[in-house]
Amino acid sequence: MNHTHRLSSEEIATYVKVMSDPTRLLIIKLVSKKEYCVCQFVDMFEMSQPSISQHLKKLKSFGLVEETRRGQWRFYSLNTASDAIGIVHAIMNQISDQDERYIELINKERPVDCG
Amino acid sequence: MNHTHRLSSEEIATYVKVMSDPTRLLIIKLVSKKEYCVCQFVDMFEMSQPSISQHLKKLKSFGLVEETRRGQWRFYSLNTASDAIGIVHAIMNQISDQDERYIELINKERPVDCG
DNA sequence: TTTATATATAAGTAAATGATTATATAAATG
DNA sequence: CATTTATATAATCATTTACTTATATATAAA
Repeated sequence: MNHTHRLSSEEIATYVKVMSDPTRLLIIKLVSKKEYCVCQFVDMFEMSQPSISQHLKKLKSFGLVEETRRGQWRFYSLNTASDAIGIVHAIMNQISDQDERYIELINKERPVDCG
Repeated sequence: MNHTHRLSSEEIATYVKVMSDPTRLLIIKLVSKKEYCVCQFVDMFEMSQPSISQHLKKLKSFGLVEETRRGQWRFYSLNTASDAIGIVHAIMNQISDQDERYIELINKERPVDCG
């Protein structure tokens, strides 16, 4: 049982749009491997904290990522139960683990205690 | 030889964005089966001719579709030689041939001589 | 309980998007 | 050549997007 219902083309367009931003696309690639907290994304993407938060909010509101709070941090991970998991994987499969930008991000990864 | 080079995540985001509009998404689905002229799209989507033309222009400018002129018509088809053909297929595979909206479009298809 | 840290939210803004209407172009037809 | 038909392009506009700065909230630490 792969899925309960296929998404409509309209729904697919919506999810594709959510993933059409380069930052969100790479956030999804990252969380598909492991969880990250907001401050780690801020470090890796070298973007403002509100900007990262807003991208995460969008991803979460469309059900693509999950949030778990631990201490003062909020960790984000891929929602593998999402209706959109099929498209997510279809698109993620297009991004190589050797992608230059992705490698750059990984190299900038710092421990959770961002201080 | 599947492809000469993998696309960067930035390029993938760009192509994903081009396909993130519901009209363009279905145009690609349609041309992946056979060629259509502009007036057929106008009929099927019940959209204005300039709007359709602009969507086609965008798809063509990103190399996703090809244009061939025959008589007074311009036919559009999938550019199977596109760098983006991998993502295109990955996303198209998510859209069922039984998709409601897609079937609707097919049912509204009229012969090329639109007059 | 004050202060620092992590994150979210609000408000504002410039740029991009997708439509519309009007007009231009180019081929076919009379 | 004048007219029709098919399509493209230009100009305009409302909406959405992704950022910024400023502020709020919530947890942890001192």
